[in-house]
Amino acid sequence: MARTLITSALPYINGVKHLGNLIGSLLPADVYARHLRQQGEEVLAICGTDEHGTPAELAALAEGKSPQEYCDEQFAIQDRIYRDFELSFDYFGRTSSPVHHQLTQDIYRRLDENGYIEEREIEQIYSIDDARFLPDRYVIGTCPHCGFTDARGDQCDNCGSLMDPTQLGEPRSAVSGSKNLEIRRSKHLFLRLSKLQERVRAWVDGHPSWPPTTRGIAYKWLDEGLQDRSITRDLAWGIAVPRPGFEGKVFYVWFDAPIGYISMTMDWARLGGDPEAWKRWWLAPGEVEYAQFMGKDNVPFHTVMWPATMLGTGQPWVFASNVKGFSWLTYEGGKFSTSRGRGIFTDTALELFPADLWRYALLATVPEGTDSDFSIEGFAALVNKDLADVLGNFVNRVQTLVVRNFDGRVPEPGPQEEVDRQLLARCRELAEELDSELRATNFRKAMRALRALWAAGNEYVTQTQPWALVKTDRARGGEVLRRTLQLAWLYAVASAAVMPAKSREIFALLGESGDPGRVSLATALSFDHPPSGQALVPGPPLFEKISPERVAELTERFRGKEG
RNA sequence: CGCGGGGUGGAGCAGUCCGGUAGCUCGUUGGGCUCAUAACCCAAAGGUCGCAGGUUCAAAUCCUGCCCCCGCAACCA
Repeated sequence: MARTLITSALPYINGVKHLGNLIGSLLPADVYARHLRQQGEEVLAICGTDEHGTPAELAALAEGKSPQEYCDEQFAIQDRIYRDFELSFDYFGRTSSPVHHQLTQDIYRRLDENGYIEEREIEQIYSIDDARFLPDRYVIGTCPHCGFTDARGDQCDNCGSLMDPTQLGEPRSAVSGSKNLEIRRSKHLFLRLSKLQERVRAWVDGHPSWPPTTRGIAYKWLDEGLQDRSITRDLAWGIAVPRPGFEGKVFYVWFDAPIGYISMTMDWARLGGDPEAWKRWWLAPGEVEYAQFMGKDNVPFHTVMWPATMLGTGQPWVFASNVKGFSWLTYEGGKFSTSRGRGIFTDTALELFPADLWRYALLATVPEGTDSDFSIEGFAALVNKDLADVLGNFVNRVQTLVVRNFDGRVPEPGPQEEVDRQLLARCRELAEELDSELRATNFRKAMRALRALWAAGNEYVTQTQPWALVKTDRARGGEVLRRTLQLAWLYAVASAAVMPAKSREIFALLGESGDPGRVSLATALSFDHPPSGQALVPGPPLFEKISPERVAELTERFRGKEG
């Protein structure tokens, strides 16, 4: 059986991420990893923070800290949040790691040796007062098209026109507001993507099973023709360029960030006591299935630019077998916005509701194919209907029946009927659907199968009417209730990848001490757990409903400022 | 003509690649049940699939034009 490598796009170090970032790569990657591990497969899931670049450097400056200090703090915050969401990466690393710096420089050297690096001189805006070069978007001025006075150097936010920063009227630095700017020439390294594009195309051609969106984006870039791309920047915070004449320059974040997947695996291997273990994952083509998860903005880098980089090294790297790109999650019909306080961010989310509620609700509405909308009302509907009414209520009603009629112990087997066989067949069918949709990374469809599986239990209870049976035919009533407890057991196992904590609660309630996340679906489908005679540990309802008043309050609270 | 994505019953979405009686969840209405978190189960109503034209025996699905919405994706992560 092939082992599976899983990576999620690296969240940028700067700031707490919102729900869209969570569902746009981190959470699906986690659920995919959990599901495969649960079925007994060998999995390695890697993620971490992307820490270099201008935004991090400027944010540190604004807080009067060194970039390293700033990144350390931000990393601690993000790392903590993801742990609280129970994201199960085998390693959550950082691109500021020394290993990462070494590997990036090593890859650069190989590219240089193979003739894919070229020096070119380009013109850039330099801010004398800030003592730094300014990326286009950090130059602000008057738009030559519409007269908007706060237009960015790459594009006007008011009229949308694209431009060159030299076209701006009254240009000033977005960092300090200084108008003391000049154009300076600066030497940079370019990656010869034009020389690599046919090899990239051949690689893309070899993956017809990628999602249509992924392929579409890859071919768009290839069809337009890859242009050589600058991979260095005039910045202090980043990875030093090991080349004479490039002192004080660093590699562009997009050059180093994806390499982080590999360097983080190296860090994971070193910490695990087997420094060479990373090679089993990255230098073993043909032996590893590699699934990447990311937002659609990342797709060009993962299907074209990074593969080109890796092909250019000439080493036998493992390349992605599946590139899962997600669309955007909108918030109440618009954009999430930090500055306007619009939308729910991951730290706040955890203060409001348990992680599992977010995990399920987000997976059930994940933007696959097209953008999808998150609303508090929609969230509450999923929690109240699917979780509280269907799953929670099922567990609660069967628990009550067993406590009341069988002294809270799993009943002995009794006479079987056709309806039981139908139930088991239906459960097998839905569990297989859940498994195959998760393997295909179709999360919405997987959640639909999961919900149908939960609903099957209520249907069975309605059909068999155990509350009446226990009075007229105790043996048969016991058999029915035994089946319902097996269903609850199956639900804990089937839901474990999505709702690890709630699944453990179900297990605990059934008197099980183990972790449902360690039981495979195949085992649960054998329907021989929990054992007869085992005592239940009755608890409160699994899920509390969210009231209309709470929905209104939260909707108002996170609507954000107008404007 | 910047680029990409999208417009399907009240809401959110699937189906569009490989044309063949329009599906899912919620909501609504009616019925059943009363073990359970006013929960559960069953059934029904509700759409000329953005607009116009074309190809075809047949188009949500293919072609052409137009309108509207969202995003920004090679110096922003």
